[in-house]
Amino acid sequence: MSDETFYQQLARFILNHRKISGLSQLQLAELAGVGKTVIYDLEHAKPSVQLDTVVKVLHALNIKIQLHSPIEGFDDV
Amino acid sequence: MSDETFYQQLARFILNHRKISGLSQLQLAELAGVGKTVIYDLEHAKPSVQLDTVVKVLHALNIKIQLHSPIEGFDDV
DNA sequence: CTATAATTACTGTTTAAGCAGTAATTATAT
DNA sequence: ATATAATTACTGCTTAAACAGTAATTATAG
Repeated sequence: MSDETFYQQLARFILNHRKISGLSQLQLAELAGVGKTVIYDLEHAKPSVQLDTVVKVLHALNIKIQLHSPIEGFDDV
Repeated sequence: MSDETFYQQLARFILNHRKISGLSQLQLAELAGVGKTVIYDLEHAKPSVQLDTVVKVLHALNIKIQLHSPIEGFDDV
């Protein structure tokens, strides 16, 4: 059980997958079509990054986002 | 199978859960600690909303976000 | 070791997101 | 039906995020 924030989890996730993919921050930025500063910001757990930017970066790394409803059987609705 | 964007899915998700919770846009905004305009924007699939704002709103509705790695067994690392 | 290349970290400027205020719409009551 | 309340939709202003450029750091080579 961890007390790290979602942003810290996201930061680690992106950093790890970027490294595994053998990409530099700049390469990932270009691949995702965003500025390189944002990659740095994301990997440093900056909370105030725009959703579409995050989505682009995650898409470039082939990471999927999923929402989980508190209501039974609502996730796919 | 759906061709709706992630933003449209998110929009529906938030709208549905807000309605089920019996909250107005304003009430949800206050509960989440964000401006009411953002609730409107989110429910209209605006992509350029800040991540922390989305996270606050989802948290207020008790919706969980999960990341899925393309690499086996990497999700919890 | 020093030099060079590559990558990451930082900064100032421009642009657009978030907010409060207001208008429009919808619901509820009488 | 009209009036009132409640909710949603829209707008302009202020502030901060995204970007390009630059500095600092780290890696690689000779």
